Amino acid sequence: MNAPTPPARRSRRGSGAVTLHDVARLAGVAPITASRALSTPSQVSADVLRKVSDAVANTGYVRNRLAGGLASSRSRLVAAVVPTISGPVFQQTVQALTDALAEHGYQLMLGQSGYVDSREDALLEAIIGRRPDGIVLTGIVHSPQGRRRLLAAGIPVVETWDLTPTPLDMLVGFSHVEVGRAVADFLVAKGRRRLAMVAGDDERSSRRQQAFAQSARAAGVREVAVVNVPAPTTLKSGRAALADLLQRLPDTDAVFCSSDLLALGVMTEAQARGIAVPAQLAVVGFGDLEFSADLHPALTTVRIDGTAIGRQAAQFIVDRAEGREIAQRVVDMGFSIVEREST
Amino acid sequence: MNAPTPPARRSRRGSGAVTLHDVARLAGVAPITASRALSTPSQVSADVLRKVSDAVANTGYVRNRLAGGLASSRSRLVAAVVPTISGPVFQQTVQALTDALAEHGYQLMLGQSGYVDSREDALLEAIIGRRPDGIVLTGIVHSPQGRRRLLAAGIPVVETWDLTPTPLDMLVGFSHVEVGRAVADFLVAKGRRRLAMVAGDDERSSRRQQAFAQSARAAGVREVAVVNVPAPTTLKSGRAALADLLQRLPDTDAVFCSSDLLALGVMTEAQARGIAVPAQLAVVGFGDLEFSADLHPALTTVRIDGTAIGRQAAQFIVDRAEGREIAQRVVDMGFSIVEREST
DNA sequence: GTGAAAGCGCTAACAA
DNA sequence: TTGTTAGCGCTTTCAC
Repeated sequence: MNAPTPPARRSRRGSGAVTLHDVARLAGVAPITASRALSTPSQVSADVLRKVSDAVANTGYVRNRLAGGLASSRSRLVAAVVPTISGPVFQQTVQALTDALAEHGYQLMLGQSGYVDSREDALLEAIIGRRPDGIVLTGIVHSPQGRRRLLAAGIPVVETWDLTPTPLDMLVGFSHVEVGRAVADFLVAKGRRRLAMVAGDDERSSRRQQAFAQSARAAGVREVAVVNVPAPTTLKSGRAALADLLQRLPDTDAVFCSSDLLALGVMTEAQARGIAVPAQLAVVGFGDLEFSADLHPALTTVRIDGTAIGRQAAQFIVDRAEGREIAQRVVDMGFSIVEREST
Repeated sequence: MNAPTPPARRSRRGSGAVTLHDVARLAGVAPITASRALSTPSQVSADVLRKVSDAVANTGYVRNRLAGGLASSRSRLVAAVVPTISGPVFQQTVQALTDALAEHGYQLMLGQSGYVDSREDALLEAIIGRRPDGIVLTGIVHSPQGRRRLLAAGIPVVETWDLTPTPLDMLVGFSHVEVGRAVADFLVAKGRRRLAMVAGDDERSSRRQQAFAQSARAAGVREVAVVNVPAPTTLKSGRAALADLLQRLPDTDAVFCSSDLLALGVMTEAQARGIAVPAQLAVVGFGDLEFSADLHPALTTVRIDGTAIGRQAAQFIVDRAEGREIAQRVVDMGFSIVEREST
């Protein structure tokens, strides 16, 4: 009755969860065969497929994609970086990205950079450490270290919501300069002459603002008044901005706002002061939020198709991950001015 | 000059990136020592620390956390599931979660469930496959399969934005029934007697609505009119709902909306029709969005501290991951009615 | 404080 | 179509 043999060495590691080996044993096949039954069912006989499926069902097995990612160098993880998620602007893009990626079996990791670049390096380190199959950035990368780091990591990168002649890798966006110009031309064509702009102090707004002012000046309009507000922009800062503006230039007859939220603030303040929109003051927003069409008066705004941007970005990443060649690495999604009641 | 030895066997696997072994070799220490220098610097001599740091800097090494997670059974990944990201309600929670987790070295994975449960199973599979150290859910899990699956996975779960006597694991939320009651009492105390509710058709809104109606009835108010709108709620559906309501019950003097966006819609429609808020119609929202305080009139609403919910959820997960015991697994964050001009 | 050995759970590469 | 072998890059365990 003695048990002279050494006890079974049960080194306590691992999670104790069902593994592919368990499934394979139950199905009576080799682990790699079970793996193939799950990844590429077409490469496996119907009989094996059934046995493996049964084993999976009976054990409640869920593939460990950490292990799979390590072995195959494909994590099926995609990182997205936005300035902030609690701002309506990038929501559609993030939603479309999540959905489109999920369809292809990829999962989205979210990172918030804030509107300042201070944590950028830490964020990049955290992201690269997960070895994502792609990184989707809001805006373009400016810091040389950031660019170097991203390039060195060899991970496909999609810059979005902007346009540049020197993209890091792939790009889906539109021209902020064109937006500024188009809105200035639009307002001038509407007969407005005393233009103003309320802009968030982030870099992209600034470029819209400069182009707006420049284009207006070129059209012979008087100097454009500018009110800067901190990003992220809010309804509140829109109200304050209009109050400020009217104090300095009471005869202002049109305001271009760098977000629909700002525009709603401007319209709210106008309403509170009994200023008629659009009769006395035309208001143009940016972003075409879901509610902008239903405001009273309905808001004229610059429409960006955030959903299309997100979908295209996902397509870029997935194509790259599957090894397909990308013919056209830069997509200008453009924009449109949606004319409604506020002008 | 012949090279009779077999060529170095360079089996092409792996990403070719710098590994911890490279760093260790450069620093002249064993890999495990380099690992300790990075994970637990206090367990290592100052000399080793310096040599490893130099090697990291020189090589641009970034730790592979897929490998680390596999070896240690700690992925430092946390999954969050929201109905949709493009809706303002859960933004604060997601933002707080992302930030709080990042501080502890965890990364957030985002999943969208939609307002229907159809894809729930696929989503859970995708999530569990990443072996996250925690899962944060919006709402409570109802489907028996979902509960079983989550339990079987052995991953810490935090249910949020709701309260239930039977939480799956941990919970941070508040009582929707209490909200409904409190708002009914509030409006009755304000002298309103002809109450109505505009509610999204998701399950949580319904519970608020029922409690609202019941509590109003108990207070002797006439039957509460209810307009249901599809989730996610929008400004547009708020406008339509008020139009509908006024047609049926023109004498309605107070509306409780299941979101601030709906409330804005109701106020917008009222304004368009020349109905004075609050004189003729009191409006109460839900959520206290960032802009609600600055509307004209400022919106009375139910304030939920989404940031606190996110932070507490993150704390729960991190505590569990670090092996700390959780004394109190259920936190009722409560709510408050913020009284402003619209009532 | 430092290191050697042995995996974590999976899949690429090669062979049959 | 299926299997064998050998890692992916890291950390646990145990020993010094």
